[in-house]
Amino acid sequence: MRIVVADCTVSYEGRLAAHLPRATRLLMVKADGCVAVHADGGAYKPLNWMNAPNLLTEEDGRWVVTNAGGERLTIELHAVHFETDIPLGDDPGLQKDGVELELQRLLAQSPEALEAGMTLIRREFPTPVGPVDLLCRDAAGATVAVEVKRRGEIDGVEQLTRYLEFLNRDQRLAPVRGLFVAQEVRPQARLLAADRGIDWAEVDYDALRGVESDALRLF
Amino acid sequence: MRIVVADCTVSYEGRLAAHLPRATRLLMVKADGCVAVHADGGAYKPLNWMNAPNLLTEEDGRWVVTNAGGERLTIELHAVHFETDIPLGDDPGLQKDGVELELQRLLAQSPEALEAGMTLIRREFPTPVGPVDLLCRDAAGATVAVEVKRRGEIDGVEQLTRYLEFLNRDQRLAPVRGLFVAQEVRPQARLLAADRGIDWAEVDYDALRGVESDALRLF
DNA sequence: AGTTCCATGTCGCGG
DNA sequence: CCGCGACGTGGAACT
Repeated sequence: MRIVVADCTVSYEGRLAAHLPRATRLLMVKADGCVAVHADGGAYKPLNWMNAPNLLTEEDGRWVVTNAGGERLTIELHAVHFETDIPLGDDPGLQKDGVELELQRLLAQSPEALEAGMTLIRREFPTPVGPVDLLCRDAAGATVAVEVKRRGEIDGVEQLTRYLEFLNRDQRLAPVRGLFVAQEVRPQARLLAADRGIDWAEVDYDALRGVESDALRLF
Repeated sequence: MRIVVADCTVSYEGRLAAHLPRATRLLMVKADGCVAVHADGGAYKPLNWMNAPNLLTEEDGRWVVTNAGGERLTIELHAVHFETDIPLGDDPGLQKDGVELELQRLLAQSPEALEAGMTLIRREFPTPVGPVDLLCRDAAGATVAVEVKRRGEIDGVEQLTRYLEFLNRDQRLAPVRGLFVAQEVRPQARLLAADRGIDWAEVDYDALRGVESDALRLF
């Protein structure tokens, strides 16, 4: 990775036109060729950038980066304060635990966190319009289709509605209740759920993790 | 801006949990306190980060960055290959041109660029489902709802459809035509628009700017 | 503070 | 390659 700190003016023309007046900035050129121009603030997003694959030409203190899409980033270097080039080598990559999946996993382990007496029938229960996140049975013995989201919005309620429509055609399951679960259920989603006769619940991720570790401690 | 190149392992816990095995990476700490961990590839987005405002504590080669939301980024430094700290000063900021708002502004000034005889009634005309970008009157005296996008895709047509549904309930406005405008209208969006009886048009940003500067020159 | 919508969104998956 | 959806979306504008 090449790192340069320099007084520069920058212009970008492509999907839009943008211009940066002269100032001191950090220029970062990664091994894959992508270029980023950073100021000393403003979160992690650079002021300007050009992703790989691209072509960087360098001449008389002027960098010109172009790509196949006809975009062009021009960096005029007026004074270089610092420069280095260090190879970092390949990165083993990021391990992520997606929140929705993680929530689903935690709720599958602790369905009683949703309602007292709730038990799991199956995770990812298949329907013709896609798998239901969790199919459960409630304390009264009724089937419950649970849709899990990190943020509960209208489209999630729509999704659950479609599942319920199909599940309720199955005589062995019907009647099936709907339960919409998220860390946060948005007002419009609550409204729509109520209108469709679907229950909703907010769950606390950390509390669930606590429940899980408590459960683990028991065994 | 502080720049460190080091062998490190990184973990993040907050909105999700993520872990980075040991490797050589660039650590960037900006003047506003935000921290980013970069690999030597993969566009401008860091592998992990923590935006300002946050609290960075440093001790025995371990950085811990926490914020008010309870998120935590932990960086274990095993070997530091390089380190520097350079003040960059304030940045005058980015000038942008050619985004949706700019297009909307230009079209509001020159609605005849859309159709001969078109005049503007109002920009950001309110409806219960959000504001219509431009409400116009065409040469025949009919009301026209105009949705402006930089790139015209299906969701833009859906948006305009919702507006039209509401506008056409207003007896003072109905019947209202729809006009979907973008620098580029994608094939599927054209198809859907045609299916809904919505007209579409592509506009040239540079030409519009020309129209504007011509208009300015007249006065 | 809460909400909505734009973005040079980026990124990853499936057709 | 294109379309679709999620994102630790981030960011700005407006209520």
